[in-house]
Formats: sequence, structure tokens, C-alpha cells
Amino acid sequence: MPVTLKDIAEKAGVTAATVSMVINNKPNISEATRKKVLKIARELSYYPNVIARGLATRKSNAIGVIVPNLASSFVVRILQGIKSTNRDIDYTVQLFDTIGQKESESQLFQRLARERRIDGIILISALVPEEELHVFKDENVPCILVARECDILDSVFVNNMQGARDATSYLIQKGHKSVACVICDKPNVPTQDRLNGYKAALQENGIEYNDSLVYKTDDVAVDNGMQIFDQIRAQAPETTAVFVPAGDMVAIGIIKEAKKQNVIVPDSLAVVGYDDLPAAEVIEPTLTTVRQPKLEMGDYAINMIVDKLEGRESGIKHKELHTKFIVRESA
Amino acid sequence: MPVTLKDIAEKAGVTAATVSMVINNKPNISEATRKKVLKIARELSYYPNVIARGLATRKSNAIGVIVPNLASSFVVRILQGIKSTNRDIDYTVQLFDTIGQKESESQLFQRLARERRIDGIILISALVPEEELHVFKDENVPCILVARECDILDSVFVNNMQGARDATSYLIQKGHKSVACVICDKPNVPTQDRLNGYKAALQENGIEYNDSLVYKTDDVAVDNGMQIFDQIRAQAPETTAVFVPAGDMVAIGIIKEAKKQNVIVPDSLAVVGYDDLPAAEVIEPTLTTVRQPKLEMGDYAINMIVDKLEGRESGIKHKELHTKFIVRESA
DNA sequence: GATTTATATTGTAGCGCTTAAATAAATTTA
DNA sequence: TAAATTTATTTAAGCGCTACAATATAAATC
Repeated sequence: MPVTLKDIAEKAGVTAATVSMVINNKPNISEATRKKVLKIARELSYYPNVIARGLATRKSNAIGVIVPNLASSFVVRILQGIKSTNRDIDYTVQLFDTIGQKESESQLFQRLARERRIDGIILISALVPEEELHVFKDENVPCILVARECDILDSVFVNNMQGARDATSYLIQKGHKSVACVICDKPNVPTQDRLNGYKAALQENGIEYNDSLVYKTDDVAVDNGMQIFDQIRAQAPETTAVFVPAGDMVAIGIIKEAKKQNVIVPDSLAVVGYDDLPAAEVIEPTLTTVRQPKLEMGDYAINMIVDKLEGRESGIKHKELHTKFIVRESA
Repeated sequence: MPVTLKDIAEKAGVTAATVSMVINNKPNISEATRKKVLKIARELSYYPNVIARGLATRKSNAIGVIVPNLASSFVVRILQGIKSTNRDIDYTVQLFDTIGQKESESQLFQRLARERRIDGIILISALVPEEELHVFKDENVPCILVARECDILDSVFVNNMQGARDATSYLIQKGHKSVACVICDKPNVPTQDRLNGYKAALQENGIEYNDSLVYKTDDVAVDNGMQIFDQIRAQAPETTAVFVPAGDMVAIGIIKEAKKQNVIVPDSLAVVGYDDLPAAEVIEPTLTTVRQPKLEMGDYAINMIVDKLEGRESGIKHKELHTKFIVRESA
């Protein structure tokens, strides 16, 4: 049987309440008993039972992290940011993924809040629909939304519009008269923002937006990129530059297929990705891309939520981080 | 305030104990009250408080997963396997990484067991020293060691010796007279096994083992591979094949540097990696490598531990999974 | 030195649930 | 129909901790 407060109390000749106060650094404890209690606690190698504590305090000391899919490098990198923050986090991180689950994000959230008494949630998802976000709000458990701006909840996100604008402008500056754009098919906020950035850059440079230059892919893997390449060749063989807000893996697919078909990248086709995943440095030519500060997003998210939980912050807060345009060989 | 057993009990005109028994599907409850209670529970949208339950049952319904480093694709992929198992897991997964932490794995384990009353632990690590593993045993919380064979604890691992033997034999069969080998510098079991597999293959093919053909790298990133390439060129320029049990990223580094120096892969230098990470398909030439069944390892681990926790299994169990040799372009 | 104030400790209740023992109701058996 | 057995429900205690009110002790004020 594990050592309890009571065991310590008996040995120290005090009451369990006193021991509790010592352990929790409460005021109004004499130096003498404090020392005595701590000594005995150490001797017995006492560990407080956080479950019992949780029941008494109505806190679980746990933060839930809901991710769509652990197969995504992007998500994993944010998760890594959450876990590797410098701050000494006294909360346990419980991990939940929603892919292949029958529950929606908001149902899961509700269950975690009520059943597990989770203290706070970090939700990494660009896809949760606006209506569902209200559930998050209502449950009265702090929640930080990562990867998507949102005015209902706290959020951490990047300036996707600027990121796309930078990339597009770069390509135009390089002399490309028409720049294709490959976006993810799901209608989510970041995609929309990136498309707007693309459009803005065109306009700023006096180029008319052309709908037929925008290609859509339903998934964001290498294979999709390979298909898109063929599509581009078929629909607009004169294309010399393609910006791929859909993500690096798609961009890599385009490069792969281009090479296979003896189209030289970047000479005959310049390619710019989005995300800056590890694979961007592996592909040859290495991929010019828009870096998202993924670690930083995770870091911010965990810090925001801990601040909230410790009452150091309140009110809705938003943190916009910035993308960085990384020039490599592909454009 | 959340709905409690008591609320339901009052509304149903029974006692909290009865409600508890209904919720937990205990026998000796009349159909009538069962139905009545369940109906009310649904109406009030009752969620059992897992924390309170945990205190009463001395179980947390949580499984801890200890990983060395979330930056490793290998580890993340196993984690993904854990989370994506088909089985309907009723346990929460709590994630802990040990990189940059002052606690050792065994200290962390002990703390989780005592403080958090974690029901079971999955430890992904090839590096924990033998002595420490005893602590895991002693704490009396089931623990599955992943990625390393071990006779003290349950374990899930791959047959690394066979994997390395397959790879080496393949290279010899292709006509390479001397095969270099690049291993990770840390003295861990998988590395040792792979080295033994390499040696076995040499012996089986009548080639004498030559210590000077074994290169060591202290880290397993692309950069290390690039350096190793130079080392090979300097020490043994006649080398035509290199097997890299240190991992795919190192192998990719070797390929990158080879290409930079106009050494054709595989014609002038055949390269075989280990792990089959996503990047293996991105590099060109694509990387021939030894696939570790990472998802499967995670899947097995979670199933083993849940079996244990539900009393369906006992005694130490070991599961050996098999590597698969994947031929691509680099060898 | 009596009174107020501050400091230290204890007693008690309760967090929301489970569980074993006790009781009550329904059913069977002799 | 009373006794024995089975089935259904309740009572009560407890999991290990915190927190608040109450008490006891020490220090400060007049």
C-alpha cells in the first residue's frame, strides 16, 4: 500500500490536515513542523495521490490535446512544441485523436470535460466548423484553438495570407507571368487565407486573377502532387511556376513527377511549397517553401492555457505568429 | 454543477448505490429500475466522474506512454500505432517525453505510478539500461517495453538481427565484395543485434568481418550521414556498398553528399537504410531500406497492456515482429 | 495583566464514486 | 403457510485528499 498523508501525520504526531498544508506550501505553519513533516515525507518517499487531490479540488491537473491525425508531420511538430516548452508544466498531457472516431471534436471535448474533468484543452484543427466551436465555449473549460483564427475561442495561428502573398510575390518577382496555385479542397480558414494572399500578390503586381490556374486536391500527400502535375501539364502546359499552399508533400509530388517527365525544376517549373516539413530538405532540388512556426505554435498554446488555468489571464486572446519564406533550390 | 449519481438517484427514487450498479452493469438489478435509471441518466446527460471513480476503485483508467523524443519519426509512428488500434480502448493515453527532463525514465515511471496512479505504462525506448528496468518491474504497474527485447519486462520488438542480415546479404548477392556498415554510437540492444546480423551475413557468404568498415555516428540525422560519407571516402575510397543500421536519415545524408560529389548512387555506391521512414520515398534515388513495422509495434503494445490490465493475460510476454526488406532505387 | 490580534493546529465535512455487509421483498421449497 | 432461498435495494464506510470553521497557543497592544 502506498504511503498516505495519514501515515505521515501519525509519524509526525500531527493531523493529516497539517501535513496537507505543508505539502501544499500553505502559510501559517511553523518552521519546526514544516521541517519535521517534510523530513518524514521524504523518508517514506511520499507521493501525493493526484486522483484524490483532484476529487477534493475539482481539478484533474490534466490538459487534453485533441489532434486530427497523428500521421501529419505538421500536427506532430506542434505537439512537440507543446511538450517541449521551457516552462515547467505541472499538468499531464492527455492525447486524443479524432481520426476514425465516431465522436465529433465537440462531443469528445464535452466528454473529456465532464468525465475526465480535464482542466483545459488544446485543439489542433483547422477544420472544426464554426457552429461546433460554440460547444467548446459553453462547456466552461478553457480551450485554445491552434492553427486557425477564430473569435469565439482563444487561438494561435499564423498569418497565412501574408505567407501566401510572400511566396506568390517572390515568384512574380522572378519573372513568372502566370503562377499556378494548388490548394487543399476542404473549405477551411487557412486555405481561404492563403488563397486570398495569392490573389493579393497578383493584384499588387498588376496580374489578373485567373480561376483556371487554381488546382484543388482532396488529400495532401505526395501522390496527389504527382497527379496535379499531370493536370497542370494538360490544362496549362505553359505554366512556369506553381505555388502550393496545399502543403509541402503535394509540392514534393509535383517535383517528383516533373523530374520523372524530364521537366527541370526550377528552370522549367518553379515550385514553392507550404509548411516547411522535414521532407522539404530531403527532396532534390530542395524545396523553397513557406515555413510555419510549428514548435512555436505549440509552445504558445500550452503557455496560454496554463496562464489561463492559473488565473493569470482571462478574456479571449489571439496570438498571430508569422510565417517565414525559405528560399531553397526549387524556386 | 455537473450531474452526479445522487441527482439521478433522487429523481429515480432510488439510492446512489443502485444507480452506480446500473451504470456499471452490475447484476441483480431489476429491469424496471435499470431502465428508469438509464432513462434519467440520459435525460440529465450524466457523465460519470472518472476521478471520483478512480479514487474509489484505485484505478486511473489511464495508460502512460513514455517516449524519448517526439522529434523522432520512428517514435511518433509507434505512437500512432498505439492510438490507432482497432480495439476500443477505454483508457486515456497520457504522453510523457524524457528528452531534456531531469528525471530518468525509471523515476518518471515511479512518479506516474504513485502520484498519478497510472494503470499501465508503455515505454518506447531502446536505451534504458538494464538496471533501471528492475525499477519498472518492482513498481507493480504493468509495463510494456517497446523497441527492445528484454527478459525482465514484457516487450515488443523486431528481429533486428534478421533485418540486418537480409540487407547485408542482399548487398553481397549484388556482387559487393566489401560492405561498409554505419551504426549508431550508443551501445543499445538493437544496434548490437543489427551489427550481429551484419556479421552473420558476411560469415554466411565467406567474407571476413573487418572492423575498419564499421563507422559510428553519435547522432542519427542527415548531417551525420553527410560526414560519414566523407569519412568513407577518406578511409576506404574503394567502398561500393554501405549498409546503414543507424537509420534512414543517416543513409539519406550519405546519398545527398554522394550526389553532391558526383558519386552515382547506386552505381558507384549502393546505400541501404534502416527504418523506412517517410523520407525514404522522397529522396532520389529512393532509399532501399529495412522496414520496421512501427504501427504494428504500437498496436501490439497497447493490446498487450490492455489485456494485462483486464486480467486476460499474465506472465511475461514477448512479441517479436519482423522487418521487411524494401528494395527501391538506392541499392 | 486583561484584551486584542496574529499564528499554528485540529476537527470535521465532503469531493463523487464503489463495495461489502445488512436488510427488505419476492420466490421457492417442504 | 412457515421456513429457506433467491433477488433487489439500501446503509454505511471509505478511497486520499482539501478546505473551512473552530480551537488552542503565542505574540502584540493598551
